[in-house]
Formats: sequence, C-alpha cells, structure tokens
Amino acid sequence: MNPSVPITKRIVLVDDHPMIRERLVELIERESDLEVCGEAEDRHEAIELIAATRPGLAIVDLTLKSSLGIELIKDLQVLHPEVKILVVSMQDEMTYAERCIHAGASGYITKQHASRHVMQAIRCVLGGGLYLSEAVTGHLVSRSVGRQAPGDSGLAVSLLADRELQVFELIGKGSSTRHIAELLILDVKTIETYRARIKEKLGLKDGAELLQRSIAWVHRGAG
Amino acid sequence: MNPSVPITKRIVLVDDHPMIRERLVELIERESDLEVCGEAEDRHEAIELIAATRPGLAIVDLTLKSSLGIELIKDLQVLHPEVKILVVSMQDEMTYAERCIHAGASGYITKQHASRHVMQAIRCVLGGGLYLSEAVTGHLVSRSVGRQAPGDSGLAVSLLADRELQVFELIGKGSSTRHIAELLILDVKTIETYRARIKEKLGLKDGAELLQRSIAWVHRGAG
DNA sequence: AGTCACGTAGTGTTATCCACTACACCAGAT
DNA sequence: ATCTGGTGTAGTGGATAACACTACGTGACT
Repeated sequence: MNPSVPITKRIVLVDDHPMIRERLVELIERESDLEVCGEAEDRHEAIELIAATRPGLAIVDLTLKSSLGIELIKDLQVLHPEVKILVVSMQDEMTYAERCIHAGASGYITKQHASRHVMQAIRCVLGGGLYLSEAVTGHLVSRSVGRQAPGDSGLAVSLLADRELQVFELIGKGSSTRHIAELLILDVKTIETYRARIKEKLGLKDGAELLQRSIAWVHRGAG
Repeated sequence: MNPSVPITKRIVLVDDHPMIRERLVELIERESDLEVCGEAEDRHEAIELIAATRPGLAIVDLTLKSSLGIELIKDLQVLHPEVKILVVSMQDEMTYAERCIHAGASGYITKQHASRHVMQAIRCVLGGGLYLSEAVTGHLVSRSVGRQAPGDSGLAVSLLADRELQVFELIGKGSSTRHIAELLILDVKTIETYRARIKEKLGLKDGAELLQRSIAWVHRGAG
C-alpha cells in the first residue's frame, strides 16, 4: 500500500439515465486513482457486468426501469459480498435509505446533492465506511441507538407484533381503518390502538408517515 | 442573421438535480453558439431568473421537489411567452408529455435518452420546432386520429386536470391532505375539492378507494 | 409472583372527510 | 357575442375518522 503508487479502484455504474452516468464517469475519471470499468442500465446487465469485471464499487440507482434497485442490491450482496454498493437515488425518503443499507449497501446519497458530495460518498464507501446524507443519519441514528449487531434484522418492522404487522400491511394497501376492522372482525377502536402502537414502535410522527412507511413496505417487498 | 456570426443563444436550466444540471451545462457550453445563463432549483427561483435574464430557452425538469413543474410552464407561458420551453423529465408517461405541450412547452424528452438526443431537442426547439420522442409522438398521433370512444378511458387518469393529477400523485405517495396543501401552497379546502373531483372523475366511492387507486398509480403507472 | 408484551376495547377531543355552494377565468361552441 | 363547461380556488356545516389516554385479561418470561 505505497501511497505514491495507489491501486486504481474500479467502479461500475448502474443507472438508466445516461446523463447521470455521463456525469459520474466524468467525475470519476477525473480522479487519478479511480476508473469506471463498465456501465449497466438494468439488473440483468448489472449482474453480468459485475461478475465479469469484479469492481471494487458499484454505484446503483434505486429506480431502474424494469427492476427494483433494491433487489439488485440484495442479489449483489449474495453474489459478490466484496463489492461495495453506493446507492444514488432520486428519492429523499428515509424509508429507502434504511432499506438499502439493510439490504447491504454501504452508502446512500440522493441526486439532489452536489457532485462533490457524491465524490465524498464514493471515497467514504471505498474506504470501508458507511455514507449517509445528514437528513437520513439523524433519522437512522435516533432509531438505532442500540447499534445492533450485523445479524440484527435491522428493520424496525420486525418489532411489530403479528396483529400489528397485519394491520400495517393493510394500511399500506390503502385500506381504511374501518375496512381493516371488518376484515379482521375487530372493533375499529382496536385497529386504532394498533395504529398507535405501530407509530410508537416505528417512531412515526403521524398518520401520514405511517401510511408512507406502510406503502413502502408493501410495495418494496417485505424485508 | 449572418451565419458566420451567429448570435449566442442563452439558456436557463431548471432542475433540482445538480448532476443533471452539470451535465447539461457541459453539453451546452461545448457548443459555440449556446450558453447557460443561469440555473434554478424551484419555481420561484426559476421565475426570477428568467425575468432577469430573458433567455431564449428554458430547460425544465417536470418533477421539481414540490412537483410544480407544470405550473411553472404555465406561468412562463403567461409571463414570458417568447421563452421556449423544453421539458426534460424522468417520467416516460405520455400523460405528462401531452400536458406539458398543452401547457406551452415546445419539447419533451426523458432523462432516459442519451445526451445527443437532448442536444437534438435543444436545437429543434430553438429553431422554433416541436420536439417529442418517438414513443410519445406515436401516442399523440394515434389519439388525435379519431379514437376516444365513450367507454375508452384508455387511462381514466388522463381525465384528470393538471392540479388534480398532482394531488392524485401526492395522495398515492401517502401525503396527507394538509401536507399536500402546504406543498402546493393552497388551502386545505382546495385540496379537498380536488379529492372530490378526482373521485368523481374516476368513479371512486370513498377516500379509501381513492387512496388505493393512487397508490397503484404511483407504484406502477398505468393500471 | 410480578413485570411486560399482546390482543382487545372504551372515552372524549381534535382533525379530516364529505356534500354542497360560490365564483372568476378561459376556451370552445352556438 | 354570448352561453356552456371545465378548471383553479375557497367556504360552510354536518358526519367520520384519527389521536391521546385509559383499561383489563392472558400468557410469557425471570
């Protein structure tokens, strides 16, 4: 590890927006010790490319055309656990960041950030660190004070009791409290209690946050 | 109009993704007869900037933070009808393209397209033309040729007015009525009216159905 | 044998939804 | 040149749903 002869780190880009890729290529190639060794537009391409090139880092967009980015992250985690993953997403929702990290990513940054933050994130992740933008860290830290060990389950959703989870899922599908009550043959008041307990356990502020979380949960395949 | 001494065309960029802006700046500055005379991240900034600089073209992202893209186009159409507008959007839905053109844009291209298409679009619009990517034109043409029978619906969602669609999308993302009102800087009562009109147009019975439909729409377009 | 999480439900207050109305504006149709 | 209809905006008043808080039996773990 002689600093005067640094090893060139190889990076692949997975994003279906050419302009973003082009910009990333430029940023990366400008650094003498980094290079882009390939680009992919979807999950399939990405997996082949990474198998072929064995890069040190994959920069992945969350919202690929045909496939969910998060699935790609999980795949890569299994297939190539040594490849670091940095998520560059359009979404600023914390929900996504949490899921990505849990799925195995080492960094999450949104496209709202300037390129110098992106470079920072790349460096950080390549150096073995975990990169999260401030907004997100605040949220995550406050919820994982216990800093659970690797096995952890991570997702707060696993804190939910069975009935709570059922209700959570139904909320995410857009069912009203009344409808859920009828479905489960319970009093509306009982469902309200569940809602409250879920919000408490997941640290959610109001019904809207609960709704958003549950939608995300239902639509990005459970953990 | 001596071709050997072309007038430099001035362009403003309105997009909340710095990386996209950076890439566009690069592409544009590379052309000798074009220049970027300013950048904005939201509607307000954009309007001030355009009033101040009077560019020949504004390149506008549809999905600004608070999803006011279309409103911006309408504003500009009224305030500065001489400024051409090219929409560069993440959405490939034709619904949007159609609306944008109607609102006064002269071009619509998605970020999925390579930069050379973007340049083409810029040239086309600056030259006084209308630019649409193939997929979209096909759709528009087929629609203006007769089609549109009563049962049609094609997409019921296309019955919605612009504001209604905005609200519909925000509902699908789990935002509360209050939150939507704040985002769009409107009275809660106004949003309630939109909810009612959406329900009517889409034939939905209650809020839960509205919620479900909007979630489905947001999380897998069309339907 | 006592705490603790869970499933269930009640009370009272506050916020939201809903049905209806209003009105200005613009675009097409008559 | 006027009428009609869609759109963007907002209000009123009554019906519903959400929220905060409390309650209690049951089983589990310590």
